[in-house]
Amino acid sequence: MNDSEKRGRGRPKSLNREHVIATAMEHYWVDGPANVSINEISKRAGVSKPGLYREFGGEDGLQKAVLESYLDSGLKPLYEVLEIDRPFKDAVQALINLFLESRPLFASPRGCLLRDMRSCQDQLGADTNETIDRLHSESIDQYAAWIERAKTKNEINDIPTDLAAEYVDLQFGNAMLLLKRNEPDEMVEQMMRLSFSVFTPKQ
Amino acid sequence: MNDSEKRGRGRPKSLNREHVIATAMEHYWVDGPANVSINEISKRAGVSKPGLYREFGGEDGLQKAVLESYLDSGLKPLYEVLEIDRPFKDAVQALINLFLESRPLFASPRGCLLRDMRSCQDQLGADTNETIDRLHSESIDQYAAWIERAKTKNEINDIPTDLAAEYVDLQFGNAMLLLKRNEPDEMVEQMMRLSFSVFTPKQ
DNA sequence: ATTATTTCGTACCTATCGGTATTTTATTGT
DNA sequence: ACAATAAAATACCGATAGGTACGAAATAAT
Repeated sequence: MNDSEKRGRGRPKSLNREHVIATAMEHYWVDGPANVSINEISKRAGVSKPGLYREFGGEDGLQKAVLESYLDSGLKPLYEVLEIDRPFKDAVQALINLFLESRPLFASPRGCLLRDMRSCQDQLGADTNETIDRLHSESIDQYAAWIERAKTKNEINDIPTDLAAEYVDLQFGNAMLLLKRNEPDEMVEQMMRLSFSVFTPKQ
Repeated sequence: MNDSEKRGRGRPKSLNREHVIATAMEHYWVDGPANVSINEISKRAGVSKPGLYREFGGEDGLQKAVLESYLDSGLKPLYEVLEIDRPFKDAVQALINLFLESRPLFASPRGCLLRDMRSCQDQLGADTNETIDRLHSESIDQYAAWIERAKTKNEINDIPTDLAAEYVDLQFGNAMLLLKRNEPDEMVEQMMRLSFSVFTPKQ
């Protein structure tokens, strides 16, 4: 299976780290981080529990690893959409598209794993908490940069950037919630449009 | 203690139903419904576990009873604010006041119990789920009535009432989340103002 | 006084949680 | 061939979850 890396002396490792992370992410994402046990994950991933502990140190380490991986697979695509320099309303449409296009990729509805982890943060370990805070702060920065850029181009109303960034964070969270609740595409789209209409100058 | 009701034959009941509900609500509200065990509640309320089961039937019954009580103590005051007939912007200010004034009433920060229960709905029992759905649907109706009234008075933009009601629900949820996160009053107020600015016509 | 009735709470049940001690197994270095 | 090493998995740990069996205790009716 996993015959990568330099091989030392002992028994070759069969545990596939990425496979375990993917399995754990799937379950954390769909069922909520607090509702999935180590036992469940080790069973679903086809790995023994001591194997998990050897690889990740414990539940905290696994959840941190999952979150780091989610940064690449779930958050980076969003950041890329935000970083493209284009009219604000085009960006909003691109965001709506991104959200809606993510839907058919998964069999079971899911929201934002970072948001889900954040909302049960006090049940998670120290390392995971640190990672949550870092990723959240990074995403706030991304939103702030996007807002700031649109403001300097005079495309949106003059709302304090800090406030606007937090608002964007909340509205993204809402939209992801609607996705998880299986609300129809049209409803999600209309809700996002309504949310972001606070930025567009009154006609 | 509890010498109310008609007394029959057996040992008089000492368990105070309302006290147990209040204790359970406090803990569900502060720590999250899924993070509080029956053991914990029976300990904190000074009641034996079989006593709890005799009174409420089980965890599901207790959580349902707590939610019914929350309708009176937490939701009704909000509905009353919404039902008063006044200019939309005055209502928004009254809502902000209601939210902020609720803060110093509690030692530990808390959001909306209905929202918290709804966000972990799949971990709760059948009766509780039914109650959650009923209360949520009721609150949506309240928001819709408020929006509809403002629309007929030409105070707000022409946004589909269903969508607007869902939006209001989400924004209230956001505001409660900020309260729970201990964000400063000014931030909560600005966020609510920003959220509700989607309704106000061109400035 | 005795009996019927109701509530009381201790002590227990099974399942599952996160986590680990320990032995086996598979490989490399000598 | 054999020692050294590293990862494998079984089988366990104490704690806690939701839930209950059951006898003691307290009252009202007889």
